[in-house]
Amino acid sequence: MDIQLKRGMLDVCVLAAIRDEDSYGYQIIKDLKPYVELSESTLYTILKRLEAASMLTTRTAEHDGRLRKYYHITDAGHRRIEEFKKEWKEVISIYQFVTKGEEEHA
Amino acid sequence: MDIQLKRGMLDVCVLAAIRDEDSYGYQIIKDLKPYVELSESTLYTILKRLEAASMLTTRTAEHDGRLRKYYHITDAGHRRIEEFKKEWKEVISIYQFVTKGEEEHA
DNA sequence: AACATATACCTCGTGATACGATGCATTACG
DNA sequence: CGTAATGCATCGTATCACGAGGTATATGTT
Repeated sequence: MDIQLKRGMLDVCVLAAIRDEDSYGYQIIKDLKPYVELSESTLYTILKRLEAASMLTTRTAEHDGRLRKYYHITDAGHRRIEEFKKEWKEVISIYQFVTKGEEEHA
Repeated sequence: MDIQLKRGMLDVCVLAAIRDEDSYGYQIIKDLKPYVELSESTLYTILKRLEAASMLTTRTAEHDGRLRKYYHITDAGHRRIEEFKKEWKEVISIYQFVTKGEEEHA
């Protein structure tokens, strides 16, 4: 998938991945894989960005001797998802503009 | 609208704007305004990029004493639009992942 | 015991790119 | 005669996805 097209959706995808229950880096990547593939470097960049924006909080816990950093969505994070849904209407209108009348060339 | 969300759609929007008939910078901005607002600097960057990618060709013509640079879509440009439509299915699947089950928090 | 693979975290540098700021020239309007 | 609208273009900046690289532990596998 085109990198550019993913932009603007990735942040929200990560928030959606921790929406129902707290999760950690490795798990988030696995959960998102069926929808979007993203590398670890990309994910950790996004997580840090979202934390700086107060859309999630972090907590470190031990699991099988290894440390895991769990991410928890905040109210602001939920609001971000809602905002995304509102903006989606504009996205759809753009999509319709692009696709209308293109059948003749297909 | 979120800048990031526009990315990946802008190129295709510009191609769609010249799909039915050749157009020029100023006109393209006006035609796209109802769907996406983009500045002149952004548009000319995109047009140059699309020309470099052979998705459009240019032609300069005089109109009322002023020079206009007309842009004409190529076959590769049409194919780009078709590609975009295919990728859209993935976008929809991402959208559904993000929105499913969010009702409880709305 | 030695080695690979999976789990789990993180940083740095690079390239792509949207956009504001800025500049230039002509026409139209008040 | 000034101001907006038309029409083109460049440069610098900030944002951001990602590959490359680094660290460490647990679990197979030979």
